[in-house]
Amino acid sequence: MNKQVNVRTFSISELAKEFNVTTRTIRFYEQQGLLSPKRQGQTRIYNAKDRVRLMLTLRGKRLGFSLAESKELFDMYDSTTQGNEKQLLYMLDILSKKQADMRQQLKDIQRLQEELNIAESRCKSSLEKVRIRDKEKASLLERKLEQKVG
Amino acid sequence: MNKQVNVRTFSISELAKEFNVTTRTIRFYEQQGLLSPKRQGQTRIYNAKDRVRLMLTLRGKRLGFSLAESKELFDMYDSTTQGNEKQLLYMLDILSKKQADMRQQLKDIQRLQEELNIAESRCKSSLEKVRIRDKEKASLLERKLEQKVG
DNA sequence: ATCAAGGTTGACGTTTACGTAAAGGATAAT
DNA sequence: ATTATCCTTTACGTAAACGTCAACCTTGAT
Repeated sequence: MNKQVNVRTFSISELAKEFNVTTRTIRFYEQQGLLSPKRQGQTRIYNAKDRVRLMLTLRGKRLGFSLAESKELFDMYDSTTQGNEKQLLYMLDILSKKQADMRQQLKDIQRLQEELNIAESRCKSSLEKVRIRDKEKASLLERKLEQKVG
Repeated sequence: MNKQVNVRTFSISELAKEFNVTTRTIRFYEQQGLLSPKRQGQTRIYNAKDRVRLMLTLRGKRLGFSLAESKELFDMYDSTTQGNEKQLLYMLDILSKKQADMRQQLKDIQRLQEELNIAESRCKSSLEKVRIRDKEKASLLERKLEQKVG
């Protein structure tokens, strides 16, 4: 009953291409303890779990997490199955703080979205004015030209 | 009819305290062109508009904007009233890109929130198990003790 | 008068997150 | 056999965003 399912693996450049980062970045994340791919000789072999980690790391980055923070969360999550009470309470504390961060960020985003919309409207209306002005200028020139020719 | 309303001003340390940043940070933002407070002698005097700028800069930071990006947005927004067509179109382009960013970030946050909730549940259930185990251990010891004493 | 509290300008230091060679091993195609 | 394509490690470089002195005004309180 040797379970040999889900053994899809990835090379470093495959992952780099998929997530639009450089291989340097991926190696750097490993050096920082965020990834730990198997090796085949000395080449790195990434499995699905590694891939998810990379994905989460990158998403964390987009949300303003430092690599150290992401690592901490990963490590804690991994140890939740065997952690002691103190560890678990600490993790819960961290989690609630992160959730508060995310709520704040949600607000920030929503406000920014509104403001971007306002800026967009304002910008479009400015654009209209500019175009109307240019049109008028053009027709003025046209009339002048007609006068001279006619 | 000299309009002298809304002249509430702030010192650098007032703003620093309010937004929980250092004065160094605020001076740095000025150096980067994000703020331009008036001076009274050589001391900086910030008005409401300066304060809003600082607020926006910090919110931008929370959302992953670089200072340069924020500055660009500020500058463009200020120039929308007199900008030429090309400028305005460029601004609209930037704005739509930022909006796309924000939509992505909204997704990221929502997914992370779900995952944080899952992690929290898992963590709490682990905590329960630990506590139950400890309780059982304690009662076991108690029984042993009773045997010896009795 | 002096002293503490706040303000100023340099200017160098630090952390984070990679970029950018340099130098080389393994394999597959021509 | 050599060229091309990946992969590797080592190591120095860098941009952003401040931190951290140092050295110096200024001003109101004791």
